[in-house]
Amino acid sequence: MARVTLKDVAEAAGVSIATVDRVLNGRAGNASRSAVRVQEAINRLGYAPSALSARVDAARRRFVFVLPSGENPFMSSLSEAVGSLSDWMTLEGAVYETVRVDVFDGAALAAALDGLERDGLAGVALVALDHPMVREAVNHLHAAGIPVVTLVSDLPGSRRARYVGIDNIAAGRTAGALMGRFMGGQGAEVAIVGGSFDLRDHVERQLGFKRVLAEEFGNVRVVDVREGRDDRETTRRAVEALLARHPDLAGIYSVGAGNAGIVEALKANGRAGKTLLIAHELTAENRAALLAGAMQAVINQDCGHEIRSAARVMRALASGTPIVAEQERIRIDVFLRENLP
Amino acid sequence: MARVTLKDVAEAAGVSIATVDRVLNGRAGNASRSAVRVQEAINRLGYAPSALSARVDAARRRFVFVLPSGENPFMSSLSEAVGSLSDWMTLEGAVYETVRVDVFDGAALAAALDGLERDGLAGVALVALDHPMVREAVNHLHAAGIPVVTLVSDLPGSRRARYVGIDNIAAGRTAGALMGRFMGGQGAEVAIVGGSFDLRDHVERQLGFKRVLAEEFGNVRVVDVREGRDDRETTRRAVEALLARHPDLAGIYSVGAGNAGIVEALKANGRAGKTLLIAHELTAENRAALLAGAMQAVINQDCGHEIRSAARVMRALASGTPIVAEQERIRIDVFLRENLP
DNA sequence: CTGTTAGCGCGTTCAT
DNA sequence: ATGAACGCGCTAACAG
Repeated sequence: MARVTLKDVAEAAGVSIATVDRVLNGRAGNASRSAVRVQEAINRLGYAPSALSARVDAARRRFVFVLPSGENPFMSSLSEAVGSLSDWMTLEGAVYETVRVDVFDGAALAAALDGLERDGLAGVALVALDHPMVREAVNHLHAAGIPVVTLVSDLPGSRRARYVGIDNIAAGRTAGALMGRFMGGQGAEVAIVGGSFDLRDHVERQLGFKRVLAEEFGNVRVVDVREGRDDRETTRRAVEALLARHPDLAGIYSVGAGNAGIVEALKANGRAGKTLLIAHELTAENRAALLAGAMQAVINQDCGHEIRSAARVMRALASGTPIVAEQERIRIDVFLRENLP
Repeated sequence: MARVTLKDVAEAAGVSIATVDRVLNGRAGNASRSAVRVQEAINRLGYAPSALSARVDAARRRFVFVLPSGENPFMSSLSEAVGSLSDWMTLEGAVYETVRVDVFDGAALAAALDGLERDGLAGVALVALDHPMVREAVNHLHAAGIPVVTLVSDLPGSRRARYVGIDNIAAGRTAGALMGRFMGGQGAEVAIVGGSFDLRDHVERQLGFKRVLAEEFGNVRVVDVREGRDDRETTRRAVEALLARHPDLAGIYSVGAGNAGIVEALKANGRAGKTLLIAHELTAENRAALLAGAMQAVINQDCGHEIRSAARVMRALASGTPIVAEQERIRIDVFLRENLP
């Protein structure tokens, strides 16, 4: 029952602990003769190294998350999730920090990245804005040997080591498939409301949505596309205008934030629950809309998973450990009123 | 940068390490005077105990998963997930074992529970069969001070410490809501195919499904309910019979396993993709059916999450650590062809 | 090439 | 009530 320790193996192999250690970790200077006997002893006793004890004095490494400031509830959730990393933290001997920067300001974001305290810095994760200065700042970090991970929104063409987030085209396709099915084979007119089509993820979602409708639900047509700047009031007005043109619109796919505005407009026009609404992210406002019957489905990416995945990936990159790609894929969750967590 | 250690706190407080340790863990025999100074030092330095170092010599504890044998792919996945616990294993100083027992045999399951090697046994998780002997065996373990966790299927009325799995009524409601929406407001006739309605989870799912239809989709009616014994061939015949009576059935909700049989029957009758099919568990066969367009949605419970959750819960129960209920809730996943992971 | 020694941070005696 | 000392399993540095 008692653990098999290095010492046990050493005794069994008739060598010293240090020798076993060298064989185990493939360090320099092992005689092939004793290496064999050690291996044999390891197999026989079923020795499993305790990663735990190995790190009693692990160096404390810093990992930084750079997230958008502002009141976007989704981003706030991300920030909270970083805070919840604490249990791990103690186990890993690592510390995770959050820095928040203005969302749409590429220069500010770049400056924040450049200005990060370098002491002990072992990795950076950021919600990337697609901007040349940001790209350069990321490349600087990379050049300094600090791995960078993009979160939620990718930055292709940069030296970022990895992207942690959902496949936004697939997310759009999922929304499209739901919308199509919800029409039950009948012809219908739907609209898309996005935050800003300068944002990479919004564009991709819209693309996936349209594509799946074209492929599989030919009689469901996208008749209008509007921008709401991810803002409640702007979005509300956009939807008011939309409903004025298409009074009995069958569905709306909301790509970005500001969904409270959509719900308001639907209610004001007596269309809540009639015009089907599918949106992204399980925020408090979307949850309320689902429960009230004003929204029928939410496509979600789990903040907690994303942050934990980013942490794992950064740790792996920092220590040269391999990454299990399969495990780090972020799921596209679908929530109806009935399976709200 | 360097970690704040017990020693640092001790120096700062002008006491010895042992004293700090006593204050920290609330052991007997602390002078209230120095206790205050220690607390003050802890706060000032921001000391966080390293759970890691505390366990360098942690006793190896055994946790056993008792899973159904047989070829049920879902159960096999569970079993595999236990195997993947190894990364943790090393970190926790715990070892996780799997025992597989015949599914529908209460006596055998009870015997397996009674016969578990007790040495170092710190917790048991089992997929419970609702049977008096099983209930008694669970109570025996409980009486012996070994916490028991039910997995996937609960055993109410027993001394099991906790249930780890999805809310099956909610899962059924989710399936029902999807089915209802997929009809697009048109009237429709659907059927339910279950494994066996002696199984608690199957009953609950069916209940949730019917209830949500009655509440929200009054014109979608359940016209038939069949049992397929979770077996492919039996299920196929059941569906053949079903289609004979209702040639243009609009939808089938499959509560249990054996879905390949349903797909076969649908294809044979030219109803694949026409009769909507919603089933449970993202097995290889269901994934294939989704991709082929013969199935439209899968309600899933994530094996990996369930096993890891059970492991966390058992560990917490064994060590008296509190359980974060929120974190241990198992989600009800919805998968369409578009968001397959 | 190999063994010995000295820690790592914490829990646990055992004296004081 | 308190502190010094040892041990946990492992790594790192130094001798041989």
